[in-house]
Amino acid sequence: MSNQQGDNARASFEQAKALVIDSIAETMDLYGVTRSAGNLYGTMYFGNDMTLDEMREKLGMSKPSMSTGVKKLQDYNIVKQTFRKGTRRQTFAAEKDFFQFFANFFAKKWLREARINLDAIHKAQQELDQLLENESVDGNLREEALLTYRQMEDSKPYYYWLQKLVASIESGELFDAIPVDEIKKQ
Amino acid sequence: MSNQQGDNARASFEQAKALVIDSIAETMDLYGVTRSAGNLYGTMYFGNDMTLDEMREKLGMSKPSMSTGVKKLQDYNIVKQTFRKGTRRQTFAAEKDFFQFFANFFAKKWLREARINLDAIHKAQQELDQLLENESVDGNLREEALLTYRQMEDSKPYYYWLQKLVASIESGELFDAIPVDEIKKQ
DNA sequence: AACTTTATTAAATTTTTTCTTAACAAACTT
DNA sequence: AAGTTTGTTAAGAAAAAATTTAATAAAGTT
Repeated sequence: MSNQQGDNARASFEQAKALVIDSIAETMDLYGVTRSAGNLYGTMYFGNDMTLDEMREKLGMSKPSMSTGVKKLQDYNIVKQTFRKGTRRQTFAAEKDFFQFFANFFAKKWLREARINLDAIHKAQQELDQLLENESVDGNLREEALLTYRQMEDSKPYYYWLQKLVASIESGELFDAIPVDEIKKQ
Repeated sequence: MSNQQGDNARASFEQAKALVIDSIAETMDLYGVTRSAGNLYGTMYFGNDMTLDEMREKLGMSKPSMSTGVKKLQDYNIVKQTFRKGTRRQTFAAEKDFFQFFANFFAKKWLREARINLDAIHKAQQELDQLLENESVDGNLREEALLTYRQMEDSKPYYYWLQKLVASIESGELFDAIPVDEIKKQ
């Protein structure tokens, strides 16, 4: 095989991967992951564990960018540091099982959502409580405050449900209820 | 009740709501919704249907901002246009049922994720097919291409599962499997 | 202990995004 | 039909975020 042909074949291979890497980055963008972090994840998805310099090389970006990018991905729980013996460079590997990706990524976000909002509701309801206990508060405002208090109260089950959902992901229960299958539904 | 006291009470009420509006905006931010769109949603969540001018007034922002903001929220399927008779102004209302919010918001994203990535995989696999059919391609590259082809193939079940998950949300099956309850688990 | 290698932090720059004002278009009123 | 009201698009300004280069720190090697 001539070099020319070999280069074409290699380029074609890289292009095929690039298509999917792009689409991964595009869809991660839907969930608030920046394009460049998504791109990094996609690149790591199709590779083995990588050092920061290998990432820099692949993506043509600076090393600090790779450092912060990989940190973000670690923060999403979808990249882990690995240990490659014989080098003192840090190496990192992407979570390649998308089900695990889903579990790690959304579990973290949903738990955070639940915690933050339940906290805020707790504080807001304390404030509203004070208001409602105060006899001299105008009847109209009382009524509004009561309705708002109830609206907050009624939203709590949603956050508890998010917590249950996360638990069911972690226990595997969700995957029993909605089993993975290979039958194309598209 | 004196005006001073009344004003304090009103301010306290508004502050209680603001706490929760902020936390809603903060958590929507986790999923790639900008703070200002999240803030708008939160504001609408605690109000009735609103016109663009009412939003502008509440948030202290320009009308074009409200127009684009509300459009984004409509795009996420979490705000709908409503009809208030007696005015020719458009009115909009937020989805107040967070379970419906969850269903609308994530279903749309997950379906989009599945479609985009399955499309890209389809195209990439065609490219890899050509490469693998070409007898003159170097053995090493063939091997790599084959592994990558399989990696893509193996990721498909995940996207089909996302589609199933969406279907189970829409059918209510998910909520049978992971029932809503009021027991605090935090 | 001085020198290398590697990763992170800081500062500055560039790019992207958001927001506002101004212009426009469309629909309704008189 | 002219004038209003309302919503959207366009252009410019402001703000925010991402990226790079340079500096620093930390760890390992000779």
